[in-house]
Amino acid sequence: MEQSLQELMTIGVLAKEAGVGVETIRFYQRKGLLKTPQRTSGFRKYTQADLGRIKFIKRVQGLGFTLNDVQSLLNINACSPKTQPLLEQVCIEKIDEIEKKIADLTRILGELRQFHQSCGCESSNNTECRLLECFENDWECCDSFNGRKK
Amino acid sequence: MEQSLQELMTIGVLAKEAGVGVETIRFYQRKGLLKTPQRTSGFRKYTQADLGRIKFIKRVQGLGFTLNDVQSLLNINACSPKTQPLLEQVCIEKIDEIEKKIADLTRILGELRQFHQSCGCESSNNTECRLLECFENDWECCDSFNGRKK
DNA sequence: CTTGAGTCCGTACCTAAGTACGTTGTTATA
DNA sequence: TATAACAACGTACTTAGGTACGGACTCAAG
Repeated sequence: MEQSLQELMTIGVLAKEAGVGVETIRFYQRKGLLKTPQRTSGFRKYTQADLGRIKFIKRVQGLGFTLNDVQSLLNINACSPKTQPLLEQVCIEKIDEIEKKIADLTRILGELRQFHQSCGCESSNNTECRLLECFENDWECCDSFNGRKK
Repeated sequence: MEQSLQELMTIGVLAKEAGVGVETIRFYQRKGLLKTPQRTSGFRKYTQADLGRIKFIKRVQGLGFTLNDVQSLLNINACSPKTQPLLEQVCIEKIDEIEKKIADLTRILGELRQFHQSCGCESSNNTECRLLECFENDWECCDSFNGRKK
């Protein structure tokens, strides 16, 4: 509550401290992620708490949450027996989501490697074949390589 | 070259066959992914080849390529000894990209699970603590659970 | 007192991959 | 022939997370 006046930062200083752009801070304010700061002669003035909030946002964002998710977490605000079920739900949903993404990418990676082996790599030693046909036939058009190996 | 006229489709039929929207086809045309089709009295008319092309686009897109990537692949057009190095490069870059994404998500997932264990799950049995502080201190604020397990 | 750096605001722009809209023109069916 | 369904066109809108611009203020240093 007692905020010594020396600690107040302009938006530029806050941005530098937080490692984000000035425009980003204005954007977060518009989004409601930062509460409207106090002002002196029109200029926004920020406290250490605001800095912490931005770092929190960035950290949470780094865990794969969107800014809307961040908003929810800011609403939850604290972990306590009362908020725990809500918090748990948010966690589990995001964990699921990321697991699904990983599974998806892993599948894609497999297919891509198969295509690379069959069509795109040197050892495929292919003769003319149309890419469109390759994909249509699950790249069996270029299976000289696959055919050769046993 | 001999295109029997029965096979020509309107954009709506093509869209249905390809499982995309009419607007998507117009969009692909604007993007140069589909060549400008022949017309009868103003209406676009498409062939089976166009259908194959859209299926190709969708398939390649499903492998994690962007439409710009698809454009490149369409330019490469065929796999042959001549185009192979280019094709290989495209493959390897995309494989790298996807591997990086998976690695990233895996790291995030680990951190997220840690947060879930410490703060967000029932067994964390936490008492009041601010989420901002949790994140600031690598959620050691809620380590009653971690503390208890030896 | 002037100059330059910082800040204010609203608005437009960016990427990616489409989706939607409103008006006008064409075609197929009853 | 009338009417519904479909097509064409240009433009605007969507999501997410910002970034950039331009004109007007304000502040600190010289």
